[in-house]
Amino acid sequence: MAQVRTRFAPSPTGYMHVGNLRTALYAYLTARHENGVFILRIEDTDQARIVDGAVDIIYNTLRECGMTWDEGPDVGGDYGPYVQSERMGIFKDYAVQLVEKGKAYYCFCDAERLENLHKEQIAAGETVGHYDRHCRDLPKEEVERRLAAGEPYVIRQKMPTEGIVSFDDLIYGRIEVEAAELEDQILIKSDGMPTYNFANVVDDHLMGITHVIRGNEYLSSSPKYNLLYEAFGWEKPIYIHCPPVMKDAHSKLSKRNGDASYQDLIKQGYLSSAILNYLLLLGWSPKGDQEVFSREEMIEKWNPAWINKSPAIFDIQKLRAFNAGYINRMSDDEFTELARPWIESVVKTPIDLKLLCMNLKPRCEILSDLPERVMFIDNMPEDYDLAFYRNKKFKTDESTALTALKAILPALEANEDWTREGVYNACAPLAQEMGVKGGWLLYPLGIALSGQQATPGGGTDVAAVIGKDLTLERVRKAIAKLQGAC
RNA sequence: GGCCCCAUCGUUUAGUCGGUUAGGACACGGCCCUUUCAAGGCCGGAAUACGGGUUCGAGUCCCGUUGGGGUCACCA
Repeated sequence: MAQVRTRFAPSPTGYMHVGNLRTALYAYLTARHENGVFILRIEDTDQARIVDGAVDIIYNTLRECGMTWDEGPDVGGDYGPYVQSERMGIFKDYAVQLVEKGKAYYCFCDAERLENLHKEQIAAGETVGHYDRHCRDLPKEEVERRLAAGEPYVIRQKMPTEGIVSFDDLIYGRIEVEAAELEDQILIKSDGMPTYNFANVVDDHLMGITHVIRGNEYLSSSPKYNLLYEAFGWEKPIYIHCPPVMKDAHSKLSKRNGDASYQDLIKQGYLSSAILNYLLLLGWSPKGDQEVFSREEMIEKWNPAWINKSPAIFDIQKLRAFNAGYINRMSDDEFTELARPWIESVVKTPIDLKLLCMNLKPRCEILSDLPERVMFIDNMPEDYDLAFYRNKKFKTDESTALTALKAILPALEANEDWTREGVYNACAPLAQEMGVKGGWLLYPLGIALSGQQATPGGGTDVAAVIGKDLTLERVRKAIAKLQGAC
């Protein structure tokens, strides 16, 4: 069997949204699973829509996600160029070939005629409005005369007038459509440039693409693609149309609505590995219950035939859960390095960063959660609600908290071992001596040190993180504050 | 509107030759653990869009209805 070759062919029109990224992933996996070739082709034929820097975003996104391409604009390859705008010369020759084979024809209808035609069709109550094939059977001499005279023209594909046109899709099976439904679509525009549909077929053939993986918005135009392959006598690729990724039940995920792009997610502190893993499962499922996949496992288990037929709604909650899982499975050191910039953006106080991160890891779903969780280290809220000290389970309130903190303070003052265990061992035994539950004694400590009810780790963990001086200072302040109230 | 496609818990999915207590994950609720909050462990509620067929038997096959998506450019 011939070597599998797949391509990802984005238009450089802005950010990469997750639906695009998923298509790229599926194309990448299809190639890698078969030890094939993954190709990146930039489709920039619509110069008006090109956005500066968009190509770099495509490069960076794919690289960050580890989807390396074997052939592409920057790495070259034997089938280049890989930027469509640099391939413009070749398309017209192919279109002319089709004209000679009687599968396409020159059309001289101008915009005005087309517009009038459209109006007439509407007046006649037609809702489809196809081109009326006015130039389809022009005498050869007339065509040559008008060409020689320099009349503007387009080249149109000659569709069959009757019968059924079909094509096979790996996901959807055989799809059939009445030939009469098909318009004689334009292949070469009056400016000599190819339309997307035409360029795509020619490029895919010339680049030896064996599996065309793309969004199913192309499902309807695939019969036309097939006809083109047949007209040229080229071998057809395997079509794999993916259903769209939805924002909700009614609308597709789109950049225009400001929906999450890959870049946005990264900015919010999602990991590319988690994003990829989530996207893998959004519209595809393997045999078995496995949900977490390393890149190698994805490649090994991948089978494009298991892609779903129906649209899938992008669920940020589930992505969040994946992200939390990826974070939780990291080593403490790995997480510390990842979290460091987020923490240091709000914490200048010297602290035990490693201990803090160890406590933060199971509490962090996305990296942007971090700053607000550790803000109290530099900026302890002075006016926190004393009601925080009330806890039903431990039967604490402002007055018991005062008693607890007064008991803890001397123990902390005397303690020299300011490690996590050292601080805990200095405080915890007091509970037994006093005949109270550990929580009764230590719950207030966390609040005294942070001014908040939820902290990364227990009270003694926070103490160990922020150091002895700050701990003593805050406990004393809390005692004063409580004394003022009780 | 024509044509094409799709339809299982709130979401994402399993279910591939018709026979399942319709399974997993996220989310949700409860319990356990516990120096807060998490994490972790255990348990629970939650779905075959509707209506007809075929069949001893339908989530699975057929038809219809409804709902949704896509597409109908000298855009990609």
